[in-house]
Amino acid sequence: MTQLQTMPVTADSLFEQLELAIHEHRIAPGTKLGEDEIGEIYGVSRTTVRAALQSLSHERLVELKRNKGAFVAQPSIKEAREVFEARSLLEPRTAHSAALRMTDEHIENLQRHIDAEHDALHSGDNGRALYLSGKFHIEIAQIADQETIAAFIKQLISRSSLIIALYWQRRSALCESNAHHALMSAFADRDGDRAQELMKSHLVDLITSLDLRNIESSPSSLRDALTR
Amino acid sequence: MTQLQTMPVTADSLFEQLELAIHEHRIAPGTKLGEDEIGEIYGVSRTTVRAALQSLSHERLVELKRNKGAFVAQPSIKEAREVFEARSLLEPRTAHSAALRMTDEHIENLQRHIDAEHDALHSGDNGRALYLSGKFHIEIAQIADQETIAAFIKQLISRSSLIIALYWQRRSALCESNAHHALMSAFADRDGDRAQELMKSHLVDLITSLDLRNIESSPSSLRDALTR
DNA sequence: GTGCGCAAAATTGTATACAATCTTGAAAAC
DNA sequence: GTTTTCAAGATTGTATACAATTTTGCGCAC
Repeated sequence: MTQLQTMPVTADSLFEQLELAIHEHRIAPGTKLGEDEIGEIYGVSRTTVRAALQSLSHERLVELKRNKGAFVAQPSIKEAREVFEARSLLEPRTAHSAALRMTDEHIENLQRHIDAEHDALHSGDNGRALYLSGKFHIEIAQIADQETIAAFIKQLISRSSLIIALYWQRRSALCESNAHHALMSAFADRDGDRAQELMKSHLVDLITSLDLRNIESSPSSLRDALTR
Repeated sequence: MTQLQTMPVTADSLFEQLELAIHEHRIAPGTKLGEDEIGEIYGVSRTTVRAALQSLSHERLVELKRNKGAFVAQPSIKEAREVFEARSLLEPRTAHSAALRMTDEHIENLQRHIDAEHDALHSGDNGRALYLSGKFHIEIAQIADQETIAAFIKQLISRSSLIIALYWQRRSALCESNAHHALMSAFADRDGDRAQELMKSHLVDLITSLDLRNIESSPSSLRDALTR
């Protein structure tokens, strides 16, 4: 099994492919990412793989253990709380700014994203739907024209994807995009205050849909605690 | 000129050395960081240097231009505003949390930092004083026990150091640590609300001490615009 | 059969070698 | 004298080779 594509695979493109695979839950938290293994799959040398893995570790999607290798990150419960705490500091205020700067074109783009998310969900591609759902938040930050904050939010959403993979409790409705629709309404009205409040509620709903009790739950982390 | 130390220089330690040098203004924004040049100075191969430079670029302290090399970042005026916008979203609330969790030991540590900052300032080592001043903010975030937010603040403060190097107007008093002393008072009282307000004011003062008018100022960026 | 020890295999960390791209500067054309 | 061309030098991007560390598993003692 070698060489999956004809275009030359650069360190950056490899980073993006791995990032997307993790974000779409095609690779599970805790999975070891061996340098030789990935190098053979994509037909590149370990040098290139290492650069990509290092980038992923900076985004906190991968944990590098010295002389041990790279593993898809497994955020702890404390880290999960911290990620949503950070999001609740950044995203509501950013939604406010975005609402005030929103153009008709922005709204159309966001609406298309919601539609695509809806399609993915109904075609059973939950990973894809989750990815698109996250991208919705990132685009809001970009509309707010705050690239610095947008970069933070982008990282936090990627990490949220790992958190959802680990702690999401099935009983809660899967990412019903009601919240996103409501946000769209506030954006259409250019109502900054309402957008801010809706985003705040949305994040509370999200964290509520997780099981963050310290019950030594998550099967993989227990197994991991014994072998590391 | 080779080999400055006897301990083996690892990619991580090289990252820290370069980060500190940039933070203390020993390397100016815009400086080219050639891989061979750094490698010879520290007695390591380009492989190690590249890993360190990549880490620095993730922290936004260095800009990597493909096939051109690594340069100490030169934040634009827009980016400078964004950095302080992000700080004003994160730091006041974090100071609030920190005040409520503050132990006597924490307060003693912070006080020692302020003293060291004071000493550095009076011994004329402005770069060192600036570094310690930034570290004060980082430690507050760590006391708040929010590692995720602390990591963001750490990056924002490093970038603030570059911003200060580019846009600080000499006429404003140099980082008078009055604001830090006032914060210490609020911390000593465990007064979260006051700490939050003081931090907010402190950040406003900081940005006010900068010259962020779009006058095509900063000599180096003009020269750079023509040569890139 | 169980547990320990140690050597071989495997994996990562770093250095070196080669390829691709960019920069420089001098010669030639005008 | 100025501009253009293009080749040589310099620098980065990637691959390969070697060193250091960790993991594995077989053999041996008990």
